[in-house]
Amino acid sequence: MSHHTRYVSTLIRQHGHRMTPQRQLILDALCDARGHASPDEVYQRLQPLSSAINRATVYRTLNVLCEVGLATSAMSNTSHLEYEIAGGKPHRHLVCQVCGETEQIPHNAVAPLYERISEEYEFKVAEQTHLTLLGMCSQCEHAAD
Amino acid sequence: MSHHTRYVSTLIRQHGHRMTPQRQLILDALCDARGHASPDEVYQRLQPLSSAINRATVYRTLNVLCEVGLATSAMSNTSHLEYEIAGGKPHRHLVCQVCGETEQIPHNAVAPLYERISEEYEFKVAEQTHLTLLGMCSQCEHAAD
DNA sequence: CTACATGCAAAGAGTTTGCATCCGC
DNA sequence: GCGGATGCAAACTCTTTGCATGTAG
Repeated sequence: MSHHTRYVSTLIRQHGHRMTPQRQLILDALCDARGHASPDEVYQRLQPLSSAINRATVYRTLNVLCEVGLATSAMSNTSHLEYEIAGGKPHRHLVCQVCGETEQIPHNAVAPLYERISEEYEFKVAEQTHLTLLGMCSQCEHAAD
Repeated sequence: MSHHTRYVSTLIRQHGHRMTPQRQLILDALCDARGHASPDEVYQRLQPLSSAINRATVYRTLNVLCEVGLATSAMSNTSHLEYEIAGGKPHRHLVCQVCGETEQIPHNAVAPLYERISEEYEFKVAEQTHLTLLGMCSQCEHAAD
């Protein structure tokens, strides 16, 4: 899967940056990773390529992608930054503390909570807030018995 | 503010560890920091002491405090680990992206969400999961108009 | 052809670890 | 006195930066 090159390069140039093959590859890698990955995961995915891309370029490019709005950053469960493709529906993560599996849940599962907080605490929760809940998935819970 | 030395040392020894002056000081520092701080904040708070404590000891002790249940770790909004004094009611944070103010909300505000996720996604959310929501507090929202 | 992007290496944060010494119990 | 805890330094991971070279526009 790959973003439309035309659209992407236009967007990047509108923000005073340039389109490069590396940036396209990094964007593609992020898409391939189900839309979210750590800088290192992106880097690893690019290694098999004949022209492996430098780590520094991965970091710099992920920042640029966030700056132009193609990606967003969020905190992973390992206390490091993760990057996500922007534009999709907002979603939340459930991370199993036992097996490490990540499950995604749609935004509307948490929307009622946000509304309630808005009403009761006069605090407007940002839509793009990344929410990661730690716990135990059903498989591991069954296995624990 | 300081935890009861007797209780703390008993708890620590029950887990096969020993009570030391450093551990008491680090625990006190965590309490003084309104109950939550990063490893570095704890370290900085200890610097003025005549016998400054080593960074490695701070890290090791914070781990021990979590292990015995006196503290818990959570992700801060800067993508680093923070530690909190445990024992209080579980609570969640609302962090205003504009002014940086942190507000705490009680656990029961989010409990319904956890239940719903348990039912719909067969995922048991860990009670001690730290939840930080970013957004805008009412004061900043009014100021923005 | 000019300025931004890249690769490389080195520097910086934050955190962990090996080991000799110290000290709680 | 034994075994865990500390201090110190070094190692390690993750991320950023300086600089020469490459390349998009």
